[in-house]
This record gives sequence, C-alpha cells and structure tokens, in this order.
Amino acid sequence: MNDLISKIEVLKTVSHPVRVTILQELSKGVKCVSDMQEFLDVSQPNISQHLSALRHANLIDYFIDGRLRCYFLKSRLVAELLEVIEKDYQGDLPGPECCPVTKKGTYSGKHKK
Amino acid sequence: MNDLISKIEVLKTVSHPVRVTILQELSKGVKCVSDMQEFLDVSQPNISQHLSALRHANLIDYFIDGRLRCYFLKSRLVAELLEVIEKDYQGDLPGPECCPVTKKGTYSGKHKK
DNA sequence: TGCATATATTCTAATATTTGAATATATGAA
DNA sequence: TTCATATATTCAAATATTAGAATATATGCA
Repeated sequence: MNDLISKIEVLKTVSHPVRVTILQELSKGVKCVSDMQEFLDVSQPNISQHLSALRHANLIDYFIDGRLRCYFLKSRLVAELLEVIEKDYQGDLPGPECCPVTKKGTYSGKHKK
Repeated sequence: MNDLISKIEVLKTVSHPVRVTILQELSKGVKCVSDMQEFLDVSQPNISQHLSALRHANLIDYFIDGRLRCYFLKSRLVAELLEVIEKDYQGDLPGPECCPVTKKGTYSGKHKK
C-alpha cells in the first residue's frame, strides 16, 4: 500500500467535503455515527455511505459498543494529508529564474530540435 | 484560496495518476509538453487536457519559448502534498486505547441516551 | 417478545470525469 | 509563403461518483 497508485486512490477517496470533515473529526478522537450527524449536514444513510467508502479504502476502522459504531482513524497517510490541508499557504512558489510567468523566456531544459 | 473547500478541490484535481506524475516532474523543474510525452504513456491531446485542468485549478503556469510551452509548478499546497505522498508509511495509527480494533469496547465519547 | 434506536445496504437518477478522435492554432524554418 | 512541429480545443461516448429514497439489520430495553 505504499505504491503511488494506492496513494492516489487514498487522495481520491479523501477528496470530498463530507469525507474530509469526518476524517478531521476522527483525527481528534473516536466518534460514533450519531455524533457525526451533529456536525454533518447530510442524511444518515449518506453518512453511512461515506463511512463505507472510507472503510473499504482502509482509512478508518471501528469498534462496536452496544448499538454504537465507534469509528476511528487508521491511516497515517491521511493524518498527514489532513495536516497539510489544514495549514495555510501564502502566495505562489517562486517561478523559474529563467523567465517571468506566462511570458516568453528561454527553456532551461534540453530539447530535441 | 485557503478555505477548506478550495483545498479539497485541489486534492481532487491532483488525484489522478497522470496529473500526479506531471506535478512530480514539475516539482523537479520546468518541463515542456514534449518532455512530458517521454515519461507519460498517454496521447498528446490527453496530456494537454490534463495540463488544462491543472492550469484552470491554478496549480501550474507556463511561459512560452518559441513553440514550446514550458510549464512549472506554482502551488505550495501541491508541493507539500507531493512530499506527503512520496514518503512511505509503515503500519496503521495506534487504535484508541479503550478497545481493540473491530471488536467490542466502550465508547469514550459522551453519548445521549 | 416487541419496540425504538443506531446504523447499513440497495437501487436509481443526476451529474461529473475521463478518454479518444478529429481538428484547430501558432511559430520557426525553408 | 508554405510546411512541419508543438500544442490546444471540441465533441462525444464510456464510465464513475454522488445523493436520495426506501428498506434492512442489529441491539438494548420495556
């Protein structure tokens, strides 16, 4: 599960507002589904579908406490992704030295005729 | 562009094998499209479509050198995402102390009756 | 046992993404 | 100018994702 393709699958699974929110909350601690209904503004079946996607992607797991399903975060990669998207970013990367952005310049790579 | 929704859009745009590969190469330096044809196993128009998506998402930009379009990486968020997916990850996060994984246990959150 | 609570599953319609095919544009060189 | 090279755009078909509706399951409690 350390190959690039698997990691891109993880990215893809994470890339949804509801799922990011779930994962963010789980990164703070165990939550059961009815807790999630409090901070998510979508239907219970829909939450369940997203949880199912996250489970199948092996990003979360749960234990059972009576009729509660207590979910928690499992993936280290996801934990790091969350940290990255929670930071804030000022401005763009510096452009290449050779030339100004979206203007003419001289290509610094080698190129066949 | 620092709100969560915009960042999730970035995640989504990045989450494609061809686009990740393009971005990884650009993170190493400027590349023109015909350079990309060497490491990508897809058609030229398809590369162009992915570049267009990355441009519209404001993740890359380019300068023009004669008939070459020289692309470079622009987004700090993407640069950090790439670092995260390039690392490798051993094992899962430790489960919650209260109870074993996918087994019964007692929920540590508060829950209404 | 029967009921209410907590959660999951299945199906479907709407929508979005992806790719290939065809074609267009722009530039440098002959 | 004309041609070849480098790259982009448009369209359509195939496929995937998403959300809602309806329904199912499992558990604790009366």
